[in-house]
Amino acid sequence: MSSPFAIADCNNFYASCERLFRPELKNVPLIVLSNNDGCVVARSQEVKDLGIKMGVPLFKVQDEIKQHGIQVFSSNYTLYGDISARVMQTLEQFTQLEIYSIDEAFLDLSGMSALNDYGQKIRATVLQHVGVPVCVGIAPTKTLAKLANYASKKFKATRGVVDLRDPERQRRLLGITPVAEIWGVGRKHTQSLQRRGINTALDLAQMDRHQIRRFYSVVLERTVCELNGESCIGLEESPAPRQQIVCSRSFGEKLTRYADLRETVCEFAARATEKLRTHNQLALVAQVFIRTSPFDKAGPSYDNAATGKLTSPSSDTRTILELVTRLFDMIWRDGYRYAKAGVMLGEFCSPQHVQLNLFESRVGCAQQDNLMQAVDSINQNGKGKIWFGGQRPQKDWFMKQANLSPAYTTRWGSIPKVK
DNA sequence: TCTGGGGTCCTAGGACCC
DNA sequence: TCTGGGGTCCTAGGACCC
Repeated sequence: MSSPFAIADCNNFYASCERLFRPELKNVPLIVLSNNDGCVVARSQEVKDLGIKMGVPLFKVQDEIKQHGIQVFSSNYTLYGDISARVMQTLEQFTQLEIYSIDEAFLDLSGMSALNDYGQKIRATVLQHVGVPVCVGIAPTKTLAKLANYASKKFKATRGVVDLRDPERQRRLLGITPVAEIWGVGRKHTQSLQRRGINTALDLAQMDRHQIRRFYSVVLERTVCELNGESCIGLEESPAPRQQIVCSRSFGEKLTRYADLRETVCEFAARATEKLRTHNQLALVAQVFIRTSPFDKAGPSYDNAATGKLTSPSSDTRTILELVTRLFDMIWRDGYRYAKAGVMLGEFCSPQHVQLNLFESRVGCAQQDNLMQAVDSINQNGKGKIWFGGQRPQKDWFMKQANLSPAYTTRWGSIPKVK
């Protein structure tokens, strides 16, 4: 059996952070808002129990807020980042860690025993050192670990830890879990799966993987494998370098004047460039976008973006600002009420995107592991095509890695679209 | 009146070359 | 002028995550 993973996930993270310094708010319903206080991005358990959904605009829940005395906070990302670092430092003392998001981390539990007790120990330690409650899910794959974590939060009797290594237990839990709860199954896939009569996670796990590949993608296929206990997504101990840095905002008040919007875009560019330097990276391309609100039915709508390349990779504010303002001027149109704008910097290093097409099947590959699988498929079929988005050096690198001769890049027919 | 921000990966298909 | 295979490069956009 493959070595088990755990995922430790903080409960209602932003809400728990706010409570750390306001202990009197324990058991008081509490929400945290996005920038500009536009919508709800975090909810305490009491608020979740009231049925208030993640991401709803504030104005839609004003009545509930009054009625139930919900405490409302603007978000404080500096604080959350700080608390997150402390949680991660505490988890690091246990075992190899992959920090997955601000409030969750995967842990490598290979060689450990008494995993339920171990999970309880993780919980108790984080609570004691940082004061934030976490729940722990344990399973042979990351996707099942996420499912175990879901169960540990949903069912109080688990006391915040679920060990899902037993296949029979996996089956039972899969059978009572809606397919939408599975990591990697979003809104669109849920709708589509339900139309096929796939309602529970178990239904999905029992689907034929080739069908999944045909109707959906390699990504969902991987999810199905993981639900069946076959580990496809490994622990990534060192974080991969960023591929893009984005700075964007919706405006509380709409902008209509050239000078105002231009200044805002320049601020974004400067901030993005700062981030670039913090990460020790150089950007080669920049993109600027501006748009009116899709909810604003009154005025005319406008949505445009422009992308441009620097002559050489750079993290110099003036150089990037010069490009960004030029791009902005290309897309600026007078007469609209702009609601959002942003700047994206990218292509820091050789692009990692590689796509492989095979006769009668397609495999999209972004990771080296899958690439090797793809190479095997090519070798078996004796034909295929590897398509490289991005630049030359990436291709040369891969050909060398995979020990492939250039002959393998011969294209084989076109691939019919499967409906 | 008021609708987040920051990411990743995969796929289709157009433009262009011979 | 049209059709067609074979190939490269790039971009838009859709799906997902927190």
